[in-house]
Amino acid sequence: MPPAEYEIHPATPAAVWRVALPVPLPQLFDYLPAAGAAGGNAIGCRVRVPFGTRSLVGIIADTGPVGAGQAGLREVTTRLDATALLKGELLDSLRWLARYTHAPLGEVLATALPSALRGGEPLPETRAWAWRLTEAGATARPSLRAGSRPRLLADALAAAPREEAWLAGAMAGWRAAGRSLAQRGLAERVVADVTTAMPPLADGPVANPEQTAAIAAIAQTRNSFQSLLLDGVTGSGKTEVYLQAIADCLVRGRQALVLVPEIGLTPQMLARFRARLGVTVHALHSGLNDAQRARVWTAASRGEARVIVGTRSAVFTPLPEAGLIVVDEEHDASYKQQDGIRYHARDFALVRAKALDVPIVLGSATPSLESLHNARLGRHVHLRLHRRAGAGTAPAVRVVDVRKRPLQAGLSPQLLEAVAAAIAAGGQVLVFKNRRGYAPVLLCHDCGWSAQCKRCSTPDHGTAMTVHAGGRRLQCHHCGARRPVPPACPDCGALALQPQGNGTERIEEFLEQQFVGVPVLRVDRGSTRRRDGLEALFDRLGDAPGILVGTQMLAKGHDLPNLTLVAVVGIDEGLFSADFRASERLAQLLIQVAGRAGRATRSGEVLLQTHHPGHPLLHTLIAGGYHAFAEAELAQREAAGFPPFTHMALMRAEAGRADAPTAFLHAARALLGESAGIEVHGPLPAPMPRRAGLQRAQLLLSAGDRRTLHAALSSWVPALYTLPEARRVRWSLDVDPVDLY
DNA sequence: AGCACGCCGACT
DNA sequence: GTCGGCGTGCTC
Repeated sequence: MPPAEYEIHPATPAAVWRVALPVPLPQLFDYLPAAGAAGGNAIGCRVRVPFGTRSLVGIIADTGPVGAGQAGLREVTTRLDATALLKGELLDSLRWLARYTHAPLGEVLATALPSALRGGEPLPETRAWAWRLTEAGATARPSLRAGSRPRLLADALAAAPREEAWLAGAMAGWRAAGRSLAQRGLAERVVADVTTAMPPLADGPVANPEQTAAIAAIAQTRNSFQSLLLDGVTGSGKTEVYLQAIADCLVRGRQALVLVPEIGLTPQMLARFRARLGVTVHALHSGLNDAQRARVWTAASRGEARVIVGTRSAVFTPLPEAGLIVVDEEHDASYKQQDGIRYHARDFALVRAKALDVPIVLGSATPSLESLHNARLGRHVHLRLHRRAGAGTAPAVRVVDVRKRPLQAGLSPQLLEAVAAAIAAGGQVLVFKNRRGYAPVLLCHDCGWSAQCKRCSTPDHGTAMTVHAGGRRLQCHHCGARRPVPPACPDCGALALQPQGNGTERIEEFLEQQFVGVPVLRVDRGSTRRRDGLEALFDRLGDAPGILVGTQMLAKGHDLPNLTLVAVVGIDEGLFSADFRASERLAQLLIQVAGRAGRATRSGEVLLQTHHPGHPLLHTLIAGGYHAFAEAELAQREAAGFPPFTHMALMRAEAGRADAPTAFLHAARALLGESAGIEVHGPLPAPMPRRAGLQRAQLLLSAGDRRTLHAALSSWVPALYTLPEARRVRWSLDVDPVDLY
């Protein structure tokens, strides 16, 4: 900071602060600056303002002169920041996001800030503490008892000081050991200096030629924007490529941001990053409390956090010294926010990388069709890893035709034989079934009545309740409603209620009876509540023979080196879904699940049980792999006029009153009128026309050209706020929807 | 979104 | 006679 006398232009106090507030209104609100607080650049600072009868925290988005007819402006209550909280690239990118999603800037900024800061809390203390050996400590180290905790700590500090966060991840009991060393004057606690003590990358596996080429390609682009699609089969060592690229970024004194899917951020994964990188790796995920999130965000904004690994919302982390962005499993659906501001973290990361002028790596074994399309157009550098790193070999895939075969809990004799053989050989088995609960339907065998969710069904569209708790409870997977299974049929009174179909619970129960003495573990949203629950479950299984039964949750995450058989059951519904993205999702899921087999030295087998062995999707996928499927699917999308060859925006509306959503959408459509180059479909009932007691409808817009679509939205969306019908519904606009639900 | 104001039904 | 239903208007 220069001395005051060098300030050539004392900022002229702005007459008006234009504030973005977290309200669903498409405008800024003008206030008079707080008395005596008008100095400096106000844009990006938080302010507390009176708003109607309440008090809100907003961000100053603009300043300007008092306009005509603005005599009665209210005054800002408090200026909360002396210098901007949001500035530079991040603020610019967020303004872009507000324009792109056609959402109010105030809501976008509120979404981007950690909730503590959004609520007006002061910036937290972020200083990191480190430990280092004193001179006496360095001398005395060899004489400390080998293997003791103080000796281990002294060894860890021998090369360089270590941050407490790093120590916490690296060794148990470090704090007591540190106290013990400090009492003897052998070590001391100091404020960490982020620019020093950058240990080199710890030894990892030797990169194979493909990995080496990918690392070199990223290094080549290091000083400017370039997007790279790291397209590598399961087990090909994408993480090793990320690690080396991040290490290179750290050595150059830059920050790295890594985005991972919700399920991918495991303690194992963090431990691997911490061990290899030798610096504090800051994690951002749903398990943190508000204070912890605010601390990581602030540490990043001060340049103190050098490596940030987080899920979707981590894409809003400030990166004043950015050097690299990585999006792992870029095809994963959890990157798309499905309520509020419906942003796509992968796409926003691309925008930020461009604005920051840094490379971005999108990694996946099953890239999204969007990313493959962009790679074909030359927008991404396409890096391929064809070979599994290490000893793993790709599993053999066998299709089991179950037509006319007797099934037990939905499992065929061939499948059960294969499970028995794998267990007998000392291996582990994964049975994948994309259906939670005991049975998907409860049916009366006498009259045909079935249990429906009252809040999610209409006369035309029934939503079945799923049987849970071994057949004792009914649960709706859409609204969460629960009730006990009735003792008799509510319609005819018969005692003939039967669970129909099979979920993970029933398969677990059956396998336990079938394979007595073999551990059977179920992994789904019902059985695994907490983040570490999954890890504990895997630890309990260890390397012993056993069976895992589960849903998508099993498709990635924890490495299971002893897994030799993956059995996929009940994919047939997915083969005939109406959603245009269903095929892509099913193909990705099958490849990801299959990839779990044979990751280490033992070769693996994948069994695909189906009633449609000749289905083109299965055929293409098995004969030609994911890329053959993707080529075929892209050709179909192009022919049918679907993304990524067209661009869509979906307007949803829901309300308790039956006719309100459609009435609003009709009015909205009338307001839009006819626009050249834009197709409008609807208003139509949503694929689920009723959910949690609310009636739902939607209006779909699509255009061949993105600019045409956005030009129309820019004039249309602000006008919607004035429609009287809009007040009677909850409506939202989803640009680039991934689900048409 | 909130929150206030305003006009019509079943209750101490 | 009041408490409270949700329609509608407004927020610098």
